[in-house]
Amino acid sequence: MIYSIGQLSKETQCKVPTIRYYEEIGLLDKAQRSAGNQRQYTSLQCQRLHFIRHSRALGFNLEEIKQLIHLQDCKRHDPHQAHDVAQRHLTDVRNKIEKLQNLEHELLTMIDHCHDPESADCLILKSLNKVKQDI
Amino acid sequence: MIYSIGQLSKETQCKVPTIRYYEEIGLLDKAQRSAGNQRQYTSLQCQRLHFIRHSRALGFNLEEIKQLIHLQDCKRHDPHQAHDVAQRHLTDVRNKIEKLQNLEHELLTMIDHCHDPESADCLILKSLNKVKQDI
DNA sequence: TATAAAAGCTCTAGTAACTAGAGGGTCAAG
DNA sequence: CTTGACCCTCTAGTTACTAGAGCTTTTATA
Repeated sequence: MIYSIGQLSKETQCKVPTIRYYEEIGLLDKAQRSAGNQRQYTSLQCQRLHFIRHSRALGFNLEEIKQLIHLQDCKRHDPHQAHDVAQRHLTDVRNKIEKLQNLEHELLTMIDHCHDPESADCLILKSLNKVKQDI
Repeated sequence: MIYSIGQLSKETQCKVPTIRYYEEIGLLDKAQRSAGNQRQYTSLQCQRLHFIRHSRALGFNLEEIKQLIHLQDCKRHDPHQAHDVAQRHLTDVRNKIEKLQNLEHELLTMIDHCHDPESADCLILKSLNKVKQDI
């Protein structure tokens, strides 16, 4: 099975310019070209793009995905290094969750403290004016 | 009290180039300049920068912060519009949390299913190869 | 087979929210 | 009056794409 870039795009739900972008940064191998210079993809490349999109959906960044692909291709590596990448990423995700839950809490407090529709000022602006730093 | 940009930076924990950037995009008013063309800030501007940093720490983006500042300055508005901005933002934050929790779950499953140090392949790469799309 | 629409090509520039560096000028202390 | 810390502007880089211009190729229909 040979895919044009548009067919690959449909198959993987990945936009055409994004596919070209992945090729440009070396995440996807350069595609074969037709006589008329149009890209042609194999099932293997399609599978790789699925891998990339799935990894992105899990929040891995492109650098991490490059590492994962390298681990996959290069048999010299300890097969469980991917484990470490995933573990680090899980830690990242958990930190983000924690941070967002704190935000949720603070926003909720802010909004709850200001539900009097009669008051002339919105306390939200007041509470945002309180000094606090942890960006 | 008059602050140089460096003093303001220390006071607000906001980096110097970031302060200049905020001025450039109109989030902070243009600062007064000394005879030698260096920026000078008042306590009021310092307070505003605190407001901005606090809002950023809560995850508001610069566009939302512009709105909040406008609501604060312009008395023609319903004082409770800030409420709406905050409420929308809370919803955003909650969606993000939910998405990240799903990721956490999937990553955890992946990592747990692959803890056999004897196996020649890492199942993580295998499970990333499974087709799935929801980026 | 002619033609027109759809899809492809490259290249440039834009997005958010900064950050870094070059190459200079200013200010305060000793 | 010199030195070092601080400030200035301007350009370009970061991440992960997205959009558009202007052109060529492919495909479907008449």
